[in-house]
Amino acid sequence: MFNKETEYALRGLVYIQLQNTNGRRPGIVEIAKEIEAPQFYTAKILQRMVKLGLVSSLKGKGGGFYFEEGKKDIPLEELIMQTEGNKTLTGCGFGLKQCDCENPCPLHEQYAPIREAINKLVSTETIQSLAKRYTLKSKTLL
Amino acid sequence: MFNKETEYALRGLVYIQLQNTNGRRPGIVEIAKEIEAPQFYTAKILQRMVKLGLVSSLKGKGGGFYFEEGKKDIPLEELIMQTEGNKTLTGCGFGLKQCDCENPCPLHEQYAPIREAINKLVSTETIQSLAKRYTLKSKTLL
DNA sequence: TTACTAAAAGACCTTTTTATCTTTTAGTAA
DNA sequence: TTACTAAAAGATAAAAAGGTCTTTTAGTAA
Repeated sequence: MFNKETEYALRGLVYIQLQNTNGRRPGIVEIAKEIEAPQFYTAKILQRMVKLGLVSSLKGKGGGFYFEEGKKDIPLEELIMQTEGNKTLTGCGFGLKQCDCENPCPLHEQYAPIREAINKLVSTETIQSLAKRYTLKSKTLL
Repeated sequence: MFNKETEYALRGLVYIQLQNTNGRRPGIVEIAKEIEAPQFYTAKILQRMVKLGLVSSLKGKGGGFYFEEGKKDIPLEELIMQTEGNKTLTGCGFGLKQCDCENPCPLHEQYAPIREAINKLVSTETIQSLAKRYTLKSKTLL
């Protein structure tokens, strides 16, 4: 469904949130290892997330990635928009050429409820809600 | 949602069905032009579809692509399975590492109804049902 | 202020996807 | 049986996605 960048970002951010809850600021080496993603690629992606303001980081000894105190929860939608643009979430899921309400492809109406459900899911669920669900199920890894 | 190969195959096959209804066997040049897809790439894809038995073709003068008389309608699922494998339709839509019923990602349950709706859609809708919907709406192009 | 640590930046490489073009083969119609 | 037409086949290439590595910069702790 999503590309690798989105996947690694999602898993990475959830891991960061999880560690923050334990009072830790994980570094990139640890994060990549734990979410089983390529280290340098994940680094590149998380650095982009920092620039975008989705997460913060601290250099130097004791540094690492973290979410600012009091920062609002991040809906998955926000992340996905940054990594994939709105193509994935809006527009016709069947990509039958240009397809919108005015010039619908033959699946436009049939797909509408699905598109809506997806949009609801990604706007309701957040990095934090996913992290919480992990904690509840006490999984060690993503 | 789907990759280019699936998209071109889908549009190409629907176009073929549409023309067959009019008693015509369109050639690759015409098909590519009408569905606004790259000609040689579309050719390659449709040739693969022929090999897979999803559609038939005839060489030589008066040749082109066509669906065998009495051939069963082709569910979108069948096409998608050939172009993308089962990854797109089964498994967790969020691709949070390995995710199945036994080791679910934190979105597995939330995504389940969506996955089901998608599967129902692609097994219900067929190349032919899409073509028919075009005819009803009397669209010239896909 | 020094040594160390960890992110930031960016060059570079690999693989996959998407696309193009040429040649060959097969079939049809006249 | 010849001329023509259209798909089949496959080599090649451009673009995008995915991934690696090295160097630089900034910050921390001692």
